[in-house]
Amino acid sequence: MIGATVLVDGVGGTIVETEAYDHEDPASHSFSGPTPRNAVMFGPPGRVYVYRSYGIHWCLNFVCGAIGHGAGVLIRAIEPQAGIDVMRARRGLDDLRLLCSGPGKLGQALGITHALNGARLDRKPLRVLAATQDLPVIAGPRIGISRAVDQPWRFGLRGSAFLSKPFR
DNA sequence: ATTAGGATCCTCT
DNA sequence: GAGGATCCTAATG
Repeated sequence: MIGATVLVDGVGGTIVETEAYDHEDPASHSFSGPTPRNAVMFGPPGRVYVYRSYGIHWCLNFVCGAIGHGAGVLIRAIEPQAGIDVMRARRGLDDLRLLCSGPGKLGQALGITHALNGARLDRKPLRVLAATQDLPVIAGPRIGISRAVDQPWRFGLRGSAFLSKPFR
């Protein structure tokens, strides 16, 4: 997914940072089985799972794997490319590097809300374009979790200036 | 560079 | 009733 492009109503850019979550993963929302909140994670892949973080932010995930598996990928950062003026207005910021450099920021910049939960990636208002070239990907420990800290399931585009935090 | 605190609310114990 | 897959600001080394 690193290098792919995500757009919501034509606003978005290239994915430069993600984190993977699986149902056998204590850090995952799907770990304890289906609930009303995480139901979308156990549905068909290719849809989005949106959750509220710390009561404030909306975070965007792509549902992955077979139906019933309960896996997903959190989109943590994108490099802004389309609709930059819209994103600046939503964020109240000019600095390109700060527009989408974190899951909550990206949610705000793309106008993500719970209304998008369960939406298909191949239908309006969403659009996903595959990466057009092979890119250098690095992995490391996930951020902001307290369990399964050793699992190196955070992925990023090496050298990108738009990450939420540098890799090391 | 690192730390601490506050905003804010839904889910699951 | 606790605690998050977060972000921002302010205050410190």
